[in-house]
Amino acid sequence: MSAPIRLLLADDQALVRGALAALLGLEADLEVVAEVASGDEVVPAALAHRPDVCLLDVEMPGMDGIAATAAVRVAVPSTRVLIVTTFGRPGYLRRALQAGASGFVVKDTPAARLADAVRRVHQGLRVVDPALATDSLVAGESPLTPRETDVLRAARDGSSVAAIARKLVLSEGTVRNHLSAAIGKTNAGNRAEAVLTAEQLGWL
Amino acid sequence: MSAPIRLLLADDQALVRGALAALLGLEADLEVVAEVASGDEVVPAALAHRPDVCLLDVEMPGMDGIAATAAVRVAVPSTRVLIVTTFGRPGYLRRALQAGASGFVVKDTPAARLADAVRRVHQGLRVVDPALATDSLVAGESPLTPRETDVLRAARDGSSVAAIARKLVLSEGTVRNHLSAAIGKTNAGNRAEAVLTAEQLGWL
DNA sequence: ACCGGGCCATGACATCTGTCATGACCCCGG
DNA sequence: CCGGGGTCATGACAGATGTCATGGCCCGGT
Repeated sequence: MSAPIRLLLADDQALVRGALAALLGLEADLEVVAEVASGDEVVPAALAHRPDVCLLDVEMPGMDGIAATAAVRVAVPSTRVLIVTTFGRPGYLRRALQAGASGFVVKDTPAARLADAVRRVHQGLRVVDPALATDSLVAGESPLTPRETDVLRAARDGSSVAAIARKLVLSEGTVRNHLSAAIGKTNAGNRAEAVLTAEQLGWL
Repeated sequence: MSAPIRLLLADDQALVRGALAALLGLEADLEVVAEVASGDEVVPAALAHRPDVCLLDVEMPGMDGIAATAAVRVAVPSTRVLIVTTFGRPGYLRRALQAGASGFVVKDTPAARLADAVRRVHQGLRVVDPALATDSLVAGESPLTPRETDVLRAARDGSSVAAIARKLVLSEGTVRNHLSAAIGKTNAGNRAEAVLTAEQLGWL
């Protein structure tokens, strides 16, 4: 048999990270050579250990999994990336693939299939949940302009118009306009709904 | 050596569930005898397999981990419960302990410590993250009345006052009153903030 | 029997929000 | 060079939201 596939694991939850390492470590042809807890550590670790495949979570402190994917692709082009995430947000899939990920697996897929996904990615194949792929097509790319995205993002914590205006250094009227546009584009009835659906679609 | 500690695993994410099983399966004195994906399956599985310890996630479809804890305690009193969850919401801890849980572990604790936690719980000891315990004391119990909780919960999806009133069969004025009270008790400035902080404190 | 507290409702009020029309500025592509 | 689109701003308006005072109902504790 050839040399084992070398893996890098990135997930902010230590327990999940360790558990995934245990799961993958059971496979004879897989070897976890590095574990990190944040997106910022991914590139240094990849440079140091030269893994064949990186398993990255999307939600992480610091640089998120999408950004980390792009960073790894330029720093260590030989390494392939498999996104392993909790949320099957349509936007995540598209952005992950655009960033250069080879695969996208949701955390509620059967554990037995993960090792296969890793092997396929290592062989240069794409691994994508088919149901998610269709969702992604339906949802389409984010129609929000950069500024609208900023404003909506700033509205996530329940800030008032005035607070958002201060944070982004805008007039209150402008904030209201951007919000109104975002509400329209998300088919929402108000700010809170717009935030919810935009988040669900992975537009934020 | 005595017989291994028999475990039941409940987590809605198959990958995490399988990974935890792999992690715990590495320990010679631990044995995973059942895995379920929802809170509703916990009691039947516990009755069927009579595990020594149940590891339950809080966020699950159907019955949540807290309710499942209480249900297991009455159905199979000899079984002890260890809550393993993503979110260290202060309210979760208190409610879990009140429901009869013996331990409470957050998913970003080191993987190596999980097996120890299981063993301690099995011995009848309590396992609680000390930092979380103090948070729990600081946050205190939810000051929200049952009805205020209902209304705030109904407001989570960004519903308007009118929609909430319809859903709970109340007048709009009453809904506004309850919301106003909840906003006051959470020191929030508006509905969205109130929802956020109440969620963070585990009051919903 | 009385009081307090949760619950429901009403009406009134000030404020916040969402919408729309309009106009300015900048930049890019035809 | 002109047009379109994104950005920022203003002003005005209707409707939603948050607050407050008030009153009735029911229940449990004193």
